[in-house]
Formats: sequence, structure tokens, C-alpha cells
Amino acid sequence: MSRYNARETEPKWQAAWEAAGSFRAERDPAREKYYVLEMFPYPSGRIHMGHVRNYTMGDVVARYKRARGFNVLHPMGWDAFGLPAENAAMEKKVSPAVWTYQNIGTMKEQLKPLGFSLDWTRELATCDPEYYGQQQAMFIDMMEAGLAYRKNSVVNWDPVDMTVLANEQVENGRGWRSGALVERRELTQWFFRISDFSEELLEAIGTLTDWPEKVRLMQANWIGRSEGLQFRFATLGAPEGFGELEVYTTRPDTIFGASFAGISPDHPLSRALEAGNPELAAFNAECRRIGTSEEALETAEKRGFDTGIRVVHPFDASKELPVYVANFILMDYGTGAIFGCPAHDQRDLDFARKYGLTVTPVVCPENQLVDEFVIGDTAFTDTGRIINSGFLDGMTIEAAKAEVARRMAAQGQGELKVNFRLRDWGVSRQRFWGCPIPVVHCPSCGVVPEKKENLPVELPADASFDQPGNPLDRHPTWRDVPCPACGAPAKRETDTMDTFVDSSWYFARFTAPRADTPTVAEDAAYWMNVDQYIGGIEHAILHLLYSRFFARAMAKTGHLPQSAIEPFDSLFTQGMVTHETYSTLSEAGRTVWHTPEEVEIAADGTARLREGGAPVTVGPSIKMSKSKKNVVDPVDITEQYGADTARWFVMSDSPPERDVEWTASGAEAAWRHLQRVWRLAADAAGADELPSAGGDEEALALARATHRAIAEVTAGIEGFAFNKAVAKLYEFTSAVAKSSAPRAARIEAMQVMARLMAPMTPHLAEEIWAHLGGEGLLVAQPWPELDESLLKEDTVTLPIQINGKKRGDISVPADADRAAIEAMVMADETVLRYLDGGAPRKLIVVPGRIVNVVV
RNA sequence: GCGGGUGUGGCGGAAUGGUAGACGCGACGGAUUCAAAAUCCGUUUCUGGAGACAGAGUGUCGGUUCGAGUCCGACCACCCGUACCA
Repeated sequence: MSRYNARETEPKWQAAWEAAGSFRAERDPAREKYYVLEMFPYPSGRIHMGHVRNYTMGDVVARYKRARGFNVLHPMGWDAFGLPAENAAMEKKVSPAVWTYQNIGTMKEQLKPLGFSLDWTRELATCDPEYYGQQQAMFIDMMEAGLAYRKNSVVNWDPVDMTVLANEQVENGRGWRSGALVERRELTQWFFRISDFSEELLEAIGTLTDWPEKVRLMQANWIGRSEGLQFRFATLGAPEGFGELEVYTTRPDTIFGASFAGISPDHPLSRALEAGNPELAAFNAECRRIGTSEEALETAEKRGFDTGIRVVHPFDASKELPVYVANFILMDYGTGAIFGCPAHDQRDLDFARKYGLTVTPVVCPENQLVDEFVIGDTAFTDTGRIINSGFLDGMTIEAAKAEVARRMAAQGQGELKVNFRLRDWGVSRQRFWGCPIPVVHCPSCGVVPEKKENLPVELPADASFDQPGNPLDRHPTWRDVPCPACGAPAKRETDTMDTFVDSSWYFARFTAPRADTPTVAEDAAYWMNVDQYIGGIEHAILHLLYSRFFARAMAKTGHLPQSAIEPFDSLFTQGMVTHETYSTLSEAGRTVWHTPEEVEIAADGTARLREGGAPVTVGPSIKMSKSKKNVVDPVDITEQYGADTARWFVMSDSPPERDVEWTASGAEAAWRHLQRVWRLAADAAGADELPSAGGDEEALALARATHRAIAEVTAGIEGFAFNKAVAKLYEFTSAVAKSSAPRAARIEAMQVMARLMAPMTPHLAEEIWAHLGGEGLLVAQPWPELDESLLKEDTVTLPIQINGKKRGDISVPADADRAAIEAMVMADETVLRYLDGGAPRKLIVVPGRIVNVVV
């Protein structure tokens, strides 16, 4: 018996598919289309198990849908701009473009042998001028449509490297390279008006019925609609021009519990006070060192600075509240100023306790006496009745909110306002390796878009990375250009675009990747939307929200049909591939990460370096990442066992939406199973026709198993439960192996086996198909048809519970009614034993499911 | 901090409120073999018992139900995101 040789077989079928053009997608209005897309990879240099898992899932869907008769679009590209290329440029003296295209070449070489059914003729890379030139054209359209504008905003500034840092590059408030304390610096930057769409993006979540509920929730919370009151305090002792302090609150009902007002360190009032108050200036400087990330700001110790300014309570002029600058108030949300009601907000309470401010409860739980209600260390945030609040006393929270709003409006001091947490999308990056923002700054004309015929504005090939900062800033021949409007000497914008812009429309570009416009109407109309989008849960908010916005912006500027403003019909978020982390400490006390290959794990679980034997700290299993070096190379698996084994393995065991921890042990098992299937096929083909009594019965039993497999595998694939589909294929394999059905029946079973396995293990499936005399390429065959009549069972086994515990079971005809089952149960030996002569207190019969006898 | 998720044998996991542990890995036993590899068959949640069987058991504590891994409440641990990593 010859063994199945993946190394020879896989390239053979890949060549056959290539020659047949099996995966080329052509627009054909006569056929129903299906667009399946996996989030495109960043070309880091090598593919990893996460890619294999992601693209295998998409490929299973693509191949299955093709077998179902759809005209399938399944493209691939590269999310090719980004920081790592610049880091490589600085560290290895290689140009970002060279580094990136080399990586793309390597990764393509590693992907191809996996046999994904991709239309490679549509390949694109976002760093290619062919792609980003069209992006620049859309940027100009968006400027003209009022969707792009400039305003000031803050960045992390490294004062030693004189460069802007990404949040990731800030470690404990210091720059990762220089170690310098980070500052916040204000720059004029480009923004997209995503906040104009807050309400619509929120509303439309309701239409995304084939998205995971968790993603819809996360997006809704991110957009963060709140209904509140915006009002103005009169100030005492504030500088010129700050007679009022405008605050936003969602709890106007607690206004009588207010004990302080708080403003962000970046609030204009705080900035105005800094000049004459060195202490405050120092406090603010320290706050700014926390950086710009919300996480860092929120987890930092809550601190405040009493400005000495007071505000007057809007309903009681005798009450004055101190105004604090507080490090936890974000300038980006609301007005950058709040009032604090410690009794009913935990953060305010912590703050009040720290600075000795009064804590007055103004909402009392219904079941508690007002006199006995005191606030300890926990703020009361539930519902109740208003107390200690003058004219609000006795009201519900809702009534009090309305009353406060009414009186504020009457006093001309405030108004109801709907607020969103979602901020406009800042797209400027002070970096080289991104899509240049196609505008020119002219001393007389101001900000002028580049002429479309001059696009693309290409990145220079000769940038230097020998000093930190953006090389475009110090590249005179690239930077100095005539103004597109008046021709006078002017300067290009040297900021490039956020890489999220690149990934916000690549799905649309795939429908016409070589066009000299961003999209082509007919192609977009035919192929959009993406029917099935697959990617990591880590993109649940930003990438998907930006794409939803961008599709709307493209519709407004005529680049997508209105029907495509929600570009992803169905979304599946796969779990990540995780692995343990291995680290040692360097002499300088810094953490040094090691790859799994560098580490040897002993039987007792302790780990040491293969080289030198130094003890290694084993960290928790987290997302595979280059920076932590906890990566496993799929190329090794593919070379040893073949693509089908790797594909089969990543589809088995773990449910696709869950994280999977990579272990090497299963690959061997997957390979063994594929060998077994091959042997079964070869056996069936070579079997002698044995005249066996009962052959018909055996054949029927095998046909039943076959059709059960068709039903179960189909359900598994349709329901994105690939691990269950795989489990059912294991069972089916077992059934065929044990069957002594005649040759023809076994050949038929194995032909169905090949067709059911084809989405996961396409090469093996083709080989079996050919070996068993199947017509043409299996890839062009339809999905096996199910004969429902073969699924029906004559008898079913019902478990019997006594008091909810299983004590036995009975076999009953499948069509037995309740009364018949009851009679059989009451005659059952086990039941009689437990009843001990008595009558059951209750008898629950769920036909086809279970029987429960309560004694 | 905040938002979202996950938690079941030695391991990955299965289970429309209805037999907890399908399927796979590992382990153990057997067949085949001069022997091994490969392959095939069987056992495998834990505790007690020769066994029939009994008791316990789905992160922790409590609740709803004839019946809870599944529903509700409180907590614990870990993971993802937190707007300049992609």
C-alpha cells in the first residue's frame, strides 16, 4: 500500500487549479456572487499560525460556497504601511520599501503552498502607489465634501529624540528608545469627521444582524451616546474671559450633592492659570507626562490641584464650590469640565476623600430611612428618591433630571444635550512610511489640495533614517514644491496618513484592484458587500468602525453605492493563536524574550535556554507576537506534513471564535488521520467484489452514516463550527473503516468523504477523487446532496431520570406518543425499584428527549 | 480605571434548560511482528467497591426549576480593546 505523499501531491493539484483558473473571479451578472474576505495581513516577514487559522477558515467558506454554485471572490493583499518598517530602517539600515516588499515576497512564498483558493490576480499592497494614489484622490474628495479638516490635538512627544511616539512606544511615561520623560505636545493635524456620523453609526448597528452581539455592544459603547445637561457655572476669582465655566453632566439630578468642580489640565482655564502659577504649571506638566492614552490616564493615581477659583451653585447663590484641576478629566470628552458629586460617583468619592471635600448624599434608596443613610467608601449609584436637594426632594431621579433641566433653561444657564464619546478620527502621522497627505501649504493660498493629475504623491526613494523624526521633514527636494493653485514656492504636507485609512477601504478596492479610479461602479455594485468577513476580535472596534465610516464617506463622494455603506454583511471574529512566553533578565535588568525553539521544557515544567542552560521564566499564554517572540512557524509544519495536515489541524479541536493555544502534539495526529483516510480510499478502490450475504443491509447502513455525515458536516461549516465538522468527519471515517459493505458502496462513501473534506484538505480530496475515478477536478464538483429519508431512525433511546438524576434508559419507537412512553416507563425495572411500591409524585415526559420521575 | 469576553477530565474541547465529558491528544492494556516502527482493537472524570452499584463533579458563593455547564445575582482569575501596534 503506497503512502499518501503530500509533498508530491499538493503542488500537482495546485498547478492543476492554477491551469484551470479555478479561483479567478470574474464579474458575471448571471451568477449569484459570494465575497469572502479575511482581514489582510501586515507583512511582518513570516506567516504565523494565526494567519494559517484565519485564511483556512476563509478558504473553507470559499471552497464550500463554490461547491454550492456561487461565483466566489476570495482575494488577498497586504496591509503594508506602518511603524515596523521604519524601525527596521533605523535598526538595520534597510529602506522601508525594500524591507516591506521583501517581506511580502517571503510571506507570499509561504502562503502559496498552503493551497488557499485565492484570486492572486487581485493582489494589492497598500504601500504601492497604485493603491495609495487612489487613497489620496479620495482624501481630496473628502476635503471638498467637508469630511476632512485640520485642528489642534495632542501627541506624545519625546524631547530627547525630538519625535512623536506611538502609545506603544511609551513605557511607564518614558520613550522606549531614549528613556526620556514623555511630554504632551499640541500639533495641527488632519481629522475625518466621523463624529458627524455618531448617531447614524450607532443606529445602523441594529441592521448588522449577522455580526457577533459582543462586537455590536462594544461598538455601541465606544460611540457612547449619552443624554445630559450642559450648563454654565458663574465663577469667582477667575481671570479675564473666564466668567463662566461650562460643564457637562449626565446626572443633573445630583446637583445639590456637588462639592467641587473639576477641569482637565488641558482646559483653557487651566492653561490660562498656568502662566501666573508655577505650582499649577508644575502640576500640569506632571499630568502631561502620563501621555495621551486613555488607559494610562484612567489608571494613574487620581490627583487634583485647587486653583483657588470658586464657582457659584446655580440654585443656591450662597453655596460656592472649589475648582480643581484634576488629572482624570479628559479634555476630549464633553466640555473638559465637570462637577463632582462624591456621594453618587465612585471616582468623585475617592477624590473627595483624598482632598477632604464634603460628601452629601442626595439620592436615598427606597427601602432606607434618610437619617440612617450614610456614604462610606462606596458611592451609591442605584435608583432612589432625591433628598437634601431643596425643590427636588422626594422626586425620582428621572423627574429631578427633568426639573433641573427645565430650571436651567429658564435661567438661561444650560440646556439638554446629547453627547457622544466618539471623537473625530485623527489621521495625521508624523512618520515616513505611510500614505502622504496630498496637500501643499502655500504662504498665500493656504492649504491647497494637490491636483488630481499629479497623483500619486509618491514617497521619495532616498529618505534617510540616520536621525529620529520624520525624514520627509528634512527632504528639501521632496518637500519644496510649487503651489498647485498659484505656482509660488510652497511646501508639501509632510504628515502621512494613519494606516487605519489604508485598511478602511481595501475590501472595496479588491472589486477592481487595477482601476485608475478608486473603484469601478459596476464592479463595486456586483461584488459588494463582503458576504463573510473574518478576522481577529482585536479589531472589533477601531478597524471595523473606521471601515463603516469610510464606506459612508465613499458613498458620499461617489466611490461606493449607497447599498454598500455597511460593507460587511456577516462578521466572524476568530480567536487568537496564543503561546506561552519565555523570558530571562539581562545584566542590565531588562526583560529579554525568547522564541519557543530557543527554550527547552523539562518534564517537570521548568524551562531553560538550549544554549547556555540559563533558567527561563515561563509567562502566561498570550497572543503570538513578534515583540514577545512567542511564535510558532507554520512553514515547519507544512514542510514536514504538508498543507492539508496544517489546515486540518487548525480547523480541529478549538472552536474558531475561541483562542487556541498552539501545541505541537496534534499535528502528528492530524497527519495520521489523513493517511488513514487515504488508505480507506485506496482499499475501497482495490477491494475485490465479495459476494456477501447481507450486503444490501451493510450498504444501507453505510449510506445512512454517509448522509448523517453530509448533514452534520454541512451544519458545522454553515454554523462556523469547523471543529465539530472535523469531529463528525472522524466519526464518519470510523464508520467507513468498520463497514463491510460491498465495494461500490464503499467507493461511494469515500467519494462523499472526499467532497466533504475538500474545503479543509483540498489536495487530499482531489487525489482521492481522481483515484476513485471521479470526473474532472473535484474543485468544480457540487456539494453532495442530502437524502433526508436516510436520517430517520426507527427507535430512540430515552434516558430516565429519577429526581433529576439519570438512573437508566429505555428504547422506544421513534413515533411513540406520551401515553405509550409513560406506560413503558412505569413498567421499567429501575423505575419500579426507586418507586418501591409507591406512585410517582410527578412524571415528566419530553418526547424524543428525556423522562423524569419525581418520587 | 472603564467597555467586552472566557472559565468543563491529565490536555484541546462536546452538550435547542433534558444522559456532562461527543471527537481528538496523551496514558494504559491487548492483537499483529523474531523484534521494532506502522497499523488495528479496547479501557480511560474523580472517590469507594471484585462487581452490580453508590457518592461527588462544569472557576467560587448563593438563587430559580421536575431538571442548570446552560437562566438570574454577587464575586475570583485570565484574555481583548482603550482612539499613534496592526
